[in-house]
Amino acid sequence: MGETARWLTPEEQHAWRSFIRLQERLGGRLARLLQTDSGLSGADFAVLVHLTDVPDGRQRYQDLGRALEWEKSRMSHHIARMAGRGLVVREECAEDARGAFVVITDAGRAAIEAAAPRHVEAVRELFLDHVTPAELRVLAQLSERVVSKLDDDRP
Amino acid sequence: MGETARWLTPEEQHAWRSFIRLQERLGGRLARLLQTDSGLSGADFAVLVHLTDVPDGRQRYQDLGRALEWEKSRMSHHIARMAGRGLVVREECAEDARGAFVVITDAGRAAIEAAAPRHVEAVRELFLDHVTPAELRVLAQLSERVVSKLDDDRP
DNA sequence: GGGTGTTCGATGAAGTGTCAACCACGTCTA
DNA sequence: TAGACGTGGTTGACACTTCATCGAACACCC
Repeated sequence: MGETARWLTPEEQHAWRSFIRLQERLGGRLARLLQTDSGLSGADFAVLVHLTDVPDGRQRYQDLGRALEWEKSRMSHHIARMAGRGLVVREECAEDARGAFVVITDAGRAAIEAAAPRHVEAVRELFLDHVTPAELRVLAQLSERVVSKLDDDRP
Repeated sequence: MGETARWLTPEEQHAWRSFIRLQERLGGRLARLLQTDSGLSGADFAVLVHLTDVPDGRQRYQDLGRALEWEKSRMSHHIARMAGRGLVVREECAEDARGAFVVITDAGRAAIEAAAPRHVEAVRELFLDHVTPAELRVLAQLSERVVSKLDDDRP
């Protein structure tokens, strides 16, 4: 007996499903808002935010990839698309001829400056405004703990 | 003064980022596990689970789409791919000649029966085991509340 | 110096999701 | 009953992500 896996209790099942649902709905809604009223995807947004936080708006693919936790292939494809739209440019790297830099353009800065306030407002209206500070603390703690376990587990 | 949007407080910023990170990491990890050791995507899994919970493993596109909260286009594309792999079949509908049914096949049942225990175990090991029952309750409540606000807002 | 192995990034293919347009069938109404 | 409208599902184009593979450049070590 007992070779069957432990199934979820009703509470666990319910909590897990609610959580998944929250991710799908909230993520979808925020992505759609960002796209329709700023022309950026969540990924574009993340790249641009990061580049504005870095000296000269300029960083190696490698380092940007690490910061965003993106695979190098994803970096390459995505930056190529963003470069096609003029949000960033690719620059050769003198010190290491294999490498390259991603550099934010003026258009990229303009895009993120226009998008950020709206996005923050959306995060407030759709999420933060409906969560108490205590709940938010619980969420943050739990998130960090689970992520750090994931990191321990398999790098 | 004050035309600038309310920015996030450091606590809000931190909580929000941790939460996003959790979603990306946990979701990615679970998806990869499911894919590599059962050959199913999360979407495949959701479809098959739902079909096993329904009489004769058979449901209208429409109803399945509503249950999963998928757009009809997504249904059509995804079911076509799953049918190509033999997990489900499409069946014409006698009562309404426009409509169609999605029906799980034996291969589909076999796939989900093999995948489900592993997936549940993964959800436990990667998530539930690191969250207290109290935290889980908070998460569930908060998720439901936010989702219901999203529903109120714009259908 | 000349392997040997490693790192950086590019590339192509395949699966996924969204949007917009479309078609075929049903329903309602004048 | 004919025309208008609504509904169920399909299709094609495009954006995004992952995977596997590749070529070029670097680093180490004999």
